[in-house]
Amino acid sequence: MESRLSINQIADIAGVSVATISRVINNRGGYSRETEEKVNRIIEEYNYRPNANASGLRTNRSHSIGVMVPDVTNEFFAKIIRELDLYFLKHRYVLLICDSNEDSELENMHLQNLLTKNVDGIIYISGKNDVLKPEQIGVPVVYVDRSPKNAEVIVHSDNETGGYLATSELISTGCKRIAFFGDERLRSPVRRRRDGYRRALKEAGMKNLKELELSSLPDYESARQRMRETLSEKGCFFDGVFTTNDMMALGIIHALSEFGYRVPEAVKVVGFDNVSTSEFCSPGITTVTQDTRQIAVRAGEALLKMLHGESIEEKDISIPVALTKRESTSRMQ
Amino acid sequence: MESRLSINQIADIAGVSVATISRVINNRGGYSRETEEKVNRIIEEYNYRPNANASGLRTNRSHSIGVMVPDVTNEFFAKIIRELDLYFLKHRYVLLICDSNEDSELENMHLQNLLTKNVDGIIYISGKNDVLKPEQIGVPVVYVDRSPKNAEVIVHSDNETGGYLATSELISTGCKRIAFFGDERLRSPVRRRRDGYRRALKEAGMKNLKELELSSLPDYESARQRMRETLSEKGCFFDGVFTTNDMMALGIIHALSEFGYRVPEAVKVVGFDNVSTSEFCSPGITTVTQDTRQIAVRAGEALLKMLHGESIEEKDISIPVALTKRESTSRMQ
DNA sequence: CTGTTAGCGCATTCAG
DNA sequence: CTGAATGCGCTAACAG
Repeated sequence: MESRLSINQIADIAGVSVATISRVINNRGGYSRETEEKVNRIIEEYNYRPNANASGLRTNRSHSIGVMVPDVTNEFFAKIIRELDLYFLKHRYVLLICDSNEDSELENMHLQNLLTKNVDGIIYISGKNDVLKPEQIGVPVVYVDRSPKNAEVIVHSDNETGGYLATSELISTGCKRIAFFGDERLRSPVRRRRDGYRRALKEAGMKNLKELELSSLPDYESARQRMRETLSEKGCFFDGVFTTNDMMALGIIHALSEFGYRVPEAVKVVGFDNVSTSEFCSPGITTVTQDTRQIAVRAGEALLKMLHGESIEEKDISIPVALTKRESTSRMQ
Repeated sequence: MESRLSINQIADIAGVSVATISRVINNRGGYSRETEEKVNRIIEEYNYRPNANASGLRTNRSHSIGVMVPDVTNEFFAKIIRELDLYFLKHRYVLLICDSNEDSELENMHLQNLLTKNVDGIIYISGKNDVLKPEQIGVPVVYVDRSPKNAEVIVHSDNETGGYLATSELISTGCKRIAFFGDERLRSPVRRRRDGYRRALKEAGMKNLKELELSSLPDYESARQRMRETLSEKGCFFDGVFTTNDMMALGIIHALSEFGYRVPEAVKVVGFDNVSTSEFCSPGITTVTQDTRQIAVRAGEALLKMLHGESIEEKDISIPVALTKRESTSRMQ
């Protein structure tokens, strides 16, 4: 591998100074058309690529963005990553992706690692409820999905409306006793979804009952197990369930099925996220679809603005959601 | 945000020279126990983090690894990313993840971007069949899953055995005419799976027939559509199908179902990858499970060796696979 | 419009 | 065992 050429060598070859090369590279202006063309030709010909470490050292910017996610194998987060990747590629930024595994210690290690690498900014989906203060992090941060304390700028789905739509769907398909089954860690998105659930019940003249609000960890197995316990202790005292994610919804459906309650005949179920499994399982699960592209793009835009020192007018950005209907809430004829 | 301290300031505070600080940071040795402790205490106290750009400029290493994947939202690749992330975090490397979207042009842009950022090495799951030569890339590369021409070091599942196991399962559950339904782009893993399929048939004394080998793009919808066409043109001339991924398997099952052929009663189906949908759809899909952790760890180890200038003895690393049985190949009683 | 030059923070000789 | 000095490649004054 031939070692890379430096700006000095390119300057020599082109017969101009390094300053001129630098200007052309960075589109700073202040050179003739002629010079520009010559320089660009040489750059092309010798496949010159500026040394990012050197320019980073000089400018104190790395043109890289840290992205912290709780779980890359979760399709919802993966979709956000893909959109972020696309968005930032256009702007010639590179993404440092960190999977915190919902583990606070790993998350801290990753964060330190990112800061050491001089990322210019961070897109942060935190597993923690309280996160470092902005001045402790030292670079602009845009939070996504979950809003911890200390968060300055946050982009999230309109979770309240999501909960409302989901619950309304259950009401309009005839459910009379609707349970809420949420992630027991009660992060901000889940709390908002519950708010929407409560509002829908209230507006329909139905009571908000404590015993109708259940919870478990947010995975398939935990939800299934929790629902099994509930059913064997108290039986099926509800005819509709709004769950805060699709995999939990699936666990619940399977537990119901074990106990002989069919979905949607005996109980109707709505999930959240619209992961592909919810489309392909049986029955297909009615769910609230989050707009991952918008979430990513708005977060990217906000971060870029902050990097450029522009002020953010809208610090709490809410992205619309939509209900996706499937068999799990089909009306019976 | 307080601006970060430089090595100079730390040296002043500690009352030693920058050289000593540098030695301690990098565990170079050549200092007294006493000095070491003092320096480390100061570093801790002032939360000093060395500037990665500066040390990168000096050493020409960035302590970052590029990772190119065709699709982060594909659970198989996402799992590999998560394991890579965990592996490299331990070694204090940071991952630059790039999603090529199976798009050759995007892939090139990303690659250039990575090289500009001075990554020390690359883990490369390419969407292309022929990739740049090692000397054109200029940093060590470990290929994963797909082996393009020019690949030096490659880590992949034992796809041939995978195809063999899948086909043998179909044979042992009573199938007499077994179709192969593969990704039409025929990348190396798919070719090997087909080899395994052919070997299993041969060993069982069954004929390898051209008309039993079908193909489509490797997504749910394409496979479903292709299977619809096949069924309406020629009917169901097989009683078993080995497909090269789970989402295709699902598309095929749904197409069969549309035409009144039940799985597993009329036709048995085996997929590949063991994505979670294959577990939760109905019927559950028998599939070949790839060991994403081993794939990632072995790739990481190989890359680290190359970065340290050690030679790689094993340049073609094959990771064992396992058959995961589900309803789609249940025997009928 | 273009060139000269200082210095970003660090690792690494070379002296001692 | 420790320090002084050099230069990695680049950007941004500044000078012309």
